[in-house]
Amino acid sequence: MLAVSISKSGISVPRVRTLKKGETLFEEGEAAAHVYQVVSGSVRTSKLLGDGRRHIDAFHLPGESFGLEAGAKHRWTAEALSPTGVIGMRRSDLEELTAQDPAIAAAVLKTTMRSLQRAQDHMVLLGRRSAREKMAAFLLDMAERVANGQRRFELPMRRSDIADHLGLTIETVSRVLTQFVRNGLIHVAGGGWINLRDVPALRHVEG
Amino acid sequence: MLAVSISKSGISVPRVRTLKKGETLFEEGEAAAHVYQVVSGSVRTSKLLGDGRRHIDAFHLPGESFGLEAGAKHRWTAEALSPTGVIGMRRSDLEELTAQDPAIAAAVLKTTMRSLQRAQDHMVLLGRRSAREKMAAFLLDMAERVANGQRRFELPMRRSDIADHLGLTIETVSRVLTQFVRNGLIHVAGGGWINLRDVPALRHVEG
DNA sequence: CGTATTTTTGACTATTTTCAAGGGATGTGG
DNA sequence: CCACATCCCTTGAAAATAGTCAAAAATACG
Repeated sequence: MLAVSISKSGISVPRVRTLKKGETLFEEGEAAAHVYQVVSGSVRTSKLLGDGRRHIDAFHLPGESFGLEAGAKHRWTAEALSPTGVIGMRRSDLEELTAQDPAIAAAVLKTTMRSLQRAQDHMVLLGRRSAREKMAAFLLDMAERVANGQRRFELPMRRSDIADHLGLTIETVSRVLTQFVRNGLIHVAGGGWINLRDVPALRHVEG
Repeated sequence: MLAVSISKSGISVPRVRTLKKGETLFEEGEAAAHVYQVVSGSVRTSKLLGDGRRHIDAFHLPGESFGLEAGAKHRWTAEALSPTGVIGMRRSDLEELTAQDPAIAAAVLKTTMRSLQRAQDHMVLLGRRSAREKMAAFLLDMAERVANGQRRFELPMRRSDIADHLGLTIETVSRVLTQFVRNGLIHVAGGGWINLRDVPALRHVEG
């Protein structure tokens, strides 16, 4: 979606930026001057609450975009989970493009509606699901997104990220994973590698 | 936003529809042929989980719109909380309008981005807030939206709706309200009337 | 006015968090 | 390449928060 802009005149070419693991792309409260799309690696968008609690809005994987805001400022902090490449486009350029080309406007709207759908699904998860259900849903979703439905894949985030995304503590995340391993639903190896051994059972747990 | 369409030719005039309390406007899974805006009253959009648990995505108050979907089907059931008037516009008409007029496209995008913002805020609430914090945030938000920040207002929904929106049980909702009353933060009268007696304290509870 | 529905309250239970400690992995400098 | 330090993950026990079940009280409705 962002890549279209290259062909347009008078609009700067989107810049590629590489980020090291843990590097911050932008912070909550900063002027939201750019919109980004992940090329490789992964990004988390998060928010720190007053008392130190953290919430992770979403993990962004290759092909997914983030950073588009209704207001002037970023409402989230964006950090790379692993070595990551993103392309950034000036927000003003995007606005110009959407004003000129209805097809681009439609594409931006569709992307935003998909984010909304994702957020809505996640609300159901956070509001009405148990720890086991949350973890099963998370693992299945990740398999889909990081590995195109392959059962073996590498999680780019650590336990604390998963916890802050699912509204749990790292201890609960760890305990549920251990339980899944014991029940033969998954296999956990070093380096964040996960193997979903029993997808139907995970789907059943997911509810 | 929807009202703009009346001036356009070849596009049907949006229809007004009145709903009785409890009446269903559309159900999850139905073809999403129309988009709606609340004129008066209030609407809830909800989803029933397999095992009977319910999640309420949002409450829609006058001026707010709902029912716009990325896919072909409604992902939520929409029901009137009170006697309600909505205007409905054919989705195909809206799509035609946005294709023709970049200003309308921008308005639709902005509305969708606001919904996304709302959903994101609600995710933080569901994921990282205690029952007391959830209730305080809910009451303050409602005061803002149903009564423009007035401290005395009528809640159009019942306890079970609040519970299913905040990821709590009706008993917990009731208990927290009772506690707020006892601590002098609010006053509860019949007919869903609420009086926020100590807004700063509620803000403090909200966190 | 009587009935049905909704809300409140109480006692008990379950799930998840908190606090605490130990074990593993990862990375860096010598 | 090893030793050390750091960070991360796991596990256990105790505590807290919210949920469940049950019944009474209040409210709404015909």
